[in-house]
Amino acid sequence: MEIKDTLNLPETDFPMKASLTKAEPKMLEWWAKEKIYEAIRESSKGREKFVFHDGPPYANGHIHMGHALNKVLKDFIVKIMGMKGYDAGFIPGWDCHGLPIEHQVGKKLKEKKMSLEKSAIRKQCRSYAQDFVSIQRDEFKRLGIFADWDNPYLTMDYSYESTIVREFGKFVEKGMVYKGLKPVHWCTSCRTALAEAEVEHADHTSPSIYVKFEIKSGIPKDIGGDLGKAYMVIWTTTPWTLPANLAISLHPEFQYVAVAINDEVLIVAEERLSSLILEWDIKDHKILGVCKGKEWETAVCQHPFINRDSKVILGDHVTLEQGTGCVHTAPGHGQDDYIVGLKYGLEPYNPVDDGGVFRNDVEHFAGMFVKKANPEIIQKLNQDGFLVHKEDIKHSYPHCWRCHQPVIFRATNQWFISMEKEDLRKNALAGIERTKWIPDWGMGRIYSMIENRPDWCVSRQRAWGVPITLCTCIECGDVVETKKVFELAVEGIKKQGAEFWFETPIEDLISKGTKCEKCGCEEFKKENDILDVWFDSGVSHAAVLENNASESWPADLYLEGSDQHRGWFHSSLLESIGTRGKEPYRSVLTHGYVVDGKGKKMSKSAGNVIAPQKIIDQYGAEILRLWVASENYREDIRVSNEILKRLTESYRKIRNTFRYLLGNLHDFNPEHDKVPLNSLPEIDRYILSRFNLLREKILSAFENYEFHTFYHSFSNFCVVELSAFYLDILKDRLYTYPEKSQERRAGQTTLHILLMGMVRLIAPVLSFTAEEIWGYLPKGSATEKSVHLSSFPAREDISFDDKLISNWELLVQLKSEVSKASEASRRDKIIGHSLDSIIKLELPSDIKNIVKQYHEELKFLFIVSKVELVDVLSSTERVYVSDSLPGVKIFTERHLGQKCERCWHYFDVQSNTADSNCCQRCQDHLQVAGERI
RNA sequence: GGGCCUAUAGCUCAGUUGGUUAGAGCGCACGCCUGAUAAGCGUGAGGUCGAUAGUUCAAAUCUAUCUAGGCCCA
Repeated sequence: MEIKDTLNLPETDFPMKASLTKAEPKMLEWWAKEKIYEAIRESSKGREKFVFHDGPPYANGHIHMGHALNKVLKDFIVKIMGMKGYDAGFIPGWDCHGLPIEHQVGKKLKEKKMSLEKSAIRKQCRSYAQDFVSIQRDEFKRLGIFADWDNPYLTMDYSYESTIVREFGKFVEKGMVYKGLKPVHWCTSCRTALAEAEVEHADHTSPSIYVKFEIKSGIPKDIGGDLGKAYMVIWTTTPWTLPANLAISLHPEFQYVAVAINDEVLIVAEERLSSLILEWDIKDHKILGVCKGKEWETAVCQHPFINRDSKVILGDHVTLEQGTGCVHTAPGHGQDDYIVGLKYGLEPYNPVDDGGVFRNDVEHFAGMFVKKANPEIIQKLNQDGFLVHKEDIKHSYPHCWRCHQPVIFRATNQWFISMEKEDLRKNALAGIERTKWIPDWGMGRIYSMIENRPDWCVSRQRAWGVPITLCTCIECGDVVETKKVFELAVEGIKKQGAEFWFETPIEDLISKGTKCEKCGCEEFKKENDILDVWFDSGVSHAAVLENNASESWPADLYLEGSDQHRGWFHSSLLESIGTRGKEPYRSVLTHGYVVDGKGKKMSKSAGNVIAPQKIIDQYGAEILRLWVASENYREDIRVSNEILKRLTESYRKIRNTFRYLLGNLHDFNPEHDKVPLNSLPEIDRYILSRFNLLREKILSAFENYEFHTFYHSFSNFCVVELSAFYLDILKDRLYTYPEKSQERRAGQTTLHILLMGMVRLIAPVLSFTAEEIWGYLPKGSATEKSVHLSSFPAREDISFDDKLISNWELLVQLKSEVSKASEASRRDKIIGHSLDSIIKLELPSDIKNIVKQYHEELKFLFIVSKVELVDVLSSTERVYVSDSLPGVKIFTERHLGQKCERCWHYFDVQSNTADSNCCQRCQDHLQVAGERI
């Protein structure tokens, strides 16, 4: 028999190597087979609810790191709340309607040179979305996220579509919906509105002209003297929009000069003057005066070829990069113009029809196609003397994705939800103030968005979506029988989906003999537009929280990326305030964006994209989860191979710590072998007091959703408190004391408490590993079959008062000083292993008074063979003088006795009575164990 | 161009109401051990706290400007 065989060394089948990429799929199968998510839901029935509401990702494409980050964070929180004792479910959702999918389907059809009826397109879109729901669901499951994957909510479910219509009906009923004009991208050859995503930018040559508008009145006094006849000069590259000019915008803070050129007085921004003079090739000019843009606010100009005023207005959209600083403003033909027009009550006047032709009432250019009108307009301006300068410029201009023709911007009829009716804006702002925003700057961000946003344009001229179920008079456009129509639509769509609306003839929707209340007309048409997809997802609180018995309204938490302040948080808030007068969430948590190792955003073109699948394949989902936990997600978070490599190393350390705990508990049965806590040695109770602190820190980090605090404190605990301190010291007791001795059982009791506590603390984050560990627990440790069915550990009630804590903090510090002192001897080859040494300590009296109580334990604490407390160290060169503990001096020398071949401590040869290579302690232990060498 | 946010060792993070020499873990270097072994232990080196200017007896911390980056708009 070897002496080694008399030791109680660790034994475990728990593998050191995780092989995550292989082990995780098996674990997923086991979770599915055992229905663990369902079991958690079942066991938490009747408890207080924590309502988390999942925001729906778009069902298009594979998941990227942003999705992974988002869903993993949600998984952490749902698991944490469950283990804290709440009834916390996770109903995942997908956003299914909308342009990107319709766009993809359109592309496919185009490749096959097919064009289909709208209903057939919708069918294809539905199947396309369904495919990606399945794909993304599998990808999310692979990350170890526990959710009701078999019963998600899809915005294209018939019942969901019906909810959308019902909710929109509430806005209509309250009179909050109106029809208005708004400029949109418009393709004159396809005769359709285009969404931003359908617009491609390409080079285009346009005329660049400067036009003067005679100032009729309102020249500010500040500009100095009587200017006489003066003109404001505008610049445009779209002369055809001049017939729709209603105003000239100036920046309130810019300086504008009145300048005399060729006997004329022109008004331009001061900062633009020098470059304009070059461009116009002006020889002489004289500045007559200068004043700020805001002085001009009441001025009025005369349109150069139409008998109409053009008001001078102020706007922040005016820039000094190009033009004159006096901006031609046609609210029917431009986004900025439209917004500034709203402020000044200008109508979005659009004199151009669907085919891009000027309507009949347009002076001089009626019936002319806009592009053809460009040279005509320029010629007229020139003739009449209003053209200051003209040249051609090449610039990037929007083109139609389908026919590649240049598009125009044109005001068309759209449906809006008013921000002022029923005080929607005011109430939404109040709702924002009632909500807890994490981080708190989120409140300011969404507040200013709601405060400044225009009315909500909810209509889209597309196929794949939920119809605006209104019928309107063909004469005056007024809506008819809205209540009845909505009731029919809600019921019909619940059974047949949105297709119901498109298939049902109007006669079946409107009562016979109905007359328009406004104009008496008897002919009506069905609205063909669909709803903005933000309205779809904005009703999810109603569709999911109110329609599921397991949930309740409102949600405790929404959690999405910071872009959703404008997106889902925003639309959900307006929808809920508009229909219920109350916000749909109690708190809103946001995370940043995933960027690369240098902090740059990931993009295909930059070639810095890291896909979740790659991380899973290379490292495992567990490493991805640990990555999510390790970073402070409230800011942008970085991912790189270096970061993942570091995490893998950190994971290994955590895993090995657990492996060591398990290995030393192989012969421990908690039901029989546990030592009462108050009988544990001080060091055991000390480490448990440290664990209590860790537990509190982690639970409060979880409470505040601060997972990186969990990661750092847990990892530090494993490294510093356990591996380098407690476990290193405990080895001697675990290995060399008799198997069933009180001393060894005390150590095992401590390890068991640590194991059970630690495995449950990591379960929400390291879900795979915690479950794996759970399968290796000593018999009798737990009753739950899955760690995820257990709850967080309770605080250990150990008697360890402040005095003991400070004693042990001193001992820990002293140990660290001893290590430093030993290092010098090690470098001088006096010792190798710390057990080779004798430590002599000279201590100041206050420290000595404490330390001497522990004299017998010190050699085990320092892992040396002997510790002597001396009054004065004789002055030797190698005495170490402590910095951090003033007055402490340490001397290390080699123990010249015999090394016990069992416990490796050195002992004085004279003291060894028996004929053995073992120390007396080991001989005693062997005797107890009934073993002899 | 505007709104919001961020910047502390190679990496991930601490750093209280401004107050000693800015900390931790990992990584790295060097060494020890071979009874946690594709493990374990020890020691050490690493920072102009993004830059500049200011307030103050004192600034990583407060103010301004700038630079780099992110989100949302235009």
